[in-house]
Amino acid sequence: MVTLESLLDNMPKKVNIKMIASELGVSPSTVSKALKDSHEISKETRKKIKAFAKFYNYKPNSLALSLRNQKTMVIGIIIPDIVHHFFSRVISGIESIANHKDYSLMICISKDSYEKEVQNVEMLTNGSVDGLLVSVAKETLEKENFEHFNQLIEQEFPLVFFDRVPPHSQVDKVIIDDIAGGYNATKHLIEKGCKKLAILTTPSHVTVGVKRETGFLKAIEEFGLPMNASFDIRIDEKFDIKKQIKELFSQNEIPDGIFAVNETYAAIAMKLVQEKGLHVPKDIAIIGFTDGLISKFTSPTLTTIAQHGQTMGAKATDLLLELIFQKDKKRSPKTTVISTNVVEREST
Amino acid sequence: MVTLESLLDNMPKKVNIKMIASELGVSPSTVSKALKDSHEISKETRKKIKAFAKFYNYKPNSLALSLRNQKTMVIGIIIPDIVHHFFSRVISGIESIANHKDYSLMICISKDSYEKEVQNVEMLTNGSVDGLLVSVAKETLEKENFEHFNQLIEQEFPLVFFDRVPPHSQVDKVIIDDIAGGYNATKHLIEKGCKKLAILTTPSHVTVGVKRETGFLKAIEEFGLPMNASFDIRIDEKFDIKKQIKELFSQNEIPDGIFAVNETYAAIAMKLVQEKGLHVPKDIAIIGFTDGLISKFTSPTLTTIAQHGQTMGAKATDLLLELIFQKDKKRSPKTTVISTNVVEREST
DNA sequence: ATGAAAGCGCTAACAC
DNA sequence: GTGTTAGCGCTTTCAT
Repeated sequence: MVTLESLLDNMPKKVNIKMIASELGVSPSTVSKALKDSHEISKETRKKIKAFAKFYNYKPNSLALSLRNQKTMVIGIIIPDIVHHFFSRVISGIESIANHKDYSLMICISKDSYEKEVQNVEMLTNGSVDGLLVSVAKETLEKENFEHFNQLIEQEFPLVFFDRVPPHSQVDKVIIDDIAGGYNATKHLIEKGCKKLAILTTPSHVTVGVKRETGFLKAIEEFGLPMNASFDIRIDEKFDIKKQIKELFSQNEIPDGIFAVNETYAAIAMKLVQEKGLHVPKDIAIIGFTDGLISKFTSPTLTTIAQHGQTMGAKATDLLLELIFQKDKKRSPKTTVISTNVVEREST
Repeated sequence: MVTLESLLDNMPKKVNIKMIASELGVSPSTVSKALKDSHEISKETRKKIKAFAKFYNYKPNSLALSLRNQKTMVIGIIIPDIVHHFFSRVISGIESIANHKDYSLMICISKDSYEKEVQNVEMLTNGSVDGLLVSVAKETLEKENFEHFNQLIEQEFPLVFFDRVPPHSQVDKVIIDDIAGGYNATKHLIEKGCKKLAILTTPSHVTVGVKRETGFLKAIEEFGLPMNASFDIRIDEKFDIKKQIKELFSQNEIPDGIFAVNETYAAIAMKLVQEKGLHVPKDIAIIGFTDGLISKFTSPTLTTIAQHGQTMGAKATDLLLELIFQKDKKRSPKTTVISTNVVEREST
């Protein structure tokens, strides 16, 4: 009689159902059924097969399963960048939900390049994933070319955008309430007594920057404050950020409150204010938009608008799984809005 | 005659070779060959098939390809955490190399849990990836149970560890020269005139903490400085970090130089020193071990040991691809060491 | 120049 | 209770 141990040497690195079957003198289907505890198979055979499988550390090949079931249990993610606290929080949120539902993550990085994004989309939608979560590349937003996504939507491929989304509404997406965030940030500064407000924002093709500015302007107007055009700095990250922010302080009049649409701009502005010998928040108050780490460690610590990246990732995944689950059912695109809140620290 | 356009409506969402074949009245193998420009197929047929495929946006199913070729072109990654600047830099390094060689990334997060890590390993090695990059979970390091990895190594599954690696040497790995880093950090403090050095480190099961401390002690000894046992703080992140660091200043004698084995500890220590009314670096100099963002934005900015996470990711991937490429060849485990360097800022 | 058949690993409907 | 067969989408050897 052949003992399990005596076989060890003959077995190759990775066993599959066929090998188990031939080794045990049964058919592959018997093995397959036995391994899923099918009552079609006798208790004895089941026991024997399972023991054997366990001993040889059999694990079903997921590729074969995916192909057969037309389901990969993988979610694809395309993000502009991963070395970015906000995005890593989003991924963490995605992972927590996905993992809970036995989904794995396939992550691609577009580096904000249109071409890479197109490649990523093609790669991921060739059968490797069941659905796609995307934060659109800056270059794509600039070009306004969303053809690669439209194709997916036509094919009814499960697709959810988050944070940086295409401007048209007919897609599923999860966004931050950037307008309200900008508004609240500005209101906070005004309530702290600021009268001459400046904004550090992004070029106009970056949707989130524009929206935050919209909220900013809304608050300015509502509270009847003047808007100084030279206090509106649009930073182009292709050039030196510090230099661009510096222009704010090279004028006759300087602001007494600064709203930065992200954490980095806020932190740099703070350094510059201090270098000028001015005090934060006494001379100039600063508030940033962020989900980062820096804010807690600047001196003074930075008041910010919390973005809740983790929540965004979780909600986007919930939505995507819904799409995957009811793939055939007709439904209309859904937008989930994540609200923000002011986290008051020392800079205001 | 059937025009391409007239077919559009009848074609389902996603076309495959079989559909193209039947639609064009040829065999699947002809289509397959034509699409790869095989000279076996006549120029005309090739042209026709390619045009058709392009029109219907045919893309080969990667699952089927992987199954057939026994090659997924995917690299699996298991990391303890993603919301961590160092790890996201490592991933970025991995991605840059992987992408260049047409590999995709499947990322799992162990959350420093042994059980999750085991699950991740099982999931990823069931055929979904060609190789694995792993930074080991804290809990696994504590338990010292590496059975799940040993199995892979026995099966000669391509596997490379990075940063947090198993203590035994018989594995491929990429590590930071933590001892030298700790030594250089300490030497830097000493050169700046510090005489009473303290260290903020991790519990003893975290390898990197231990190694950095080894370097620290080596420098202390070499320069003939005294080591005060109460200046050796081992922080357990299960409890309040701030409180633990505070103990350093609640004694009769306080240090004049602090070496923190990571950025967060350094930044918190700096805040505490300042809260005590002391000056950094005049009263107490501080140096941190890191690859983070915080250092640039503290006041004063923080002198650190740069870890080069990106480089680590890139080197690990190079090594892994080597393993994948020469899978059968016998070779002995290789260790790559990434050197660090002091980035001097204002805190020392 | 084209097609049939087998097989990558697995499962499920359908024999027996 | 067990086995045969077909098929998920693709490629490749071997006919024709």
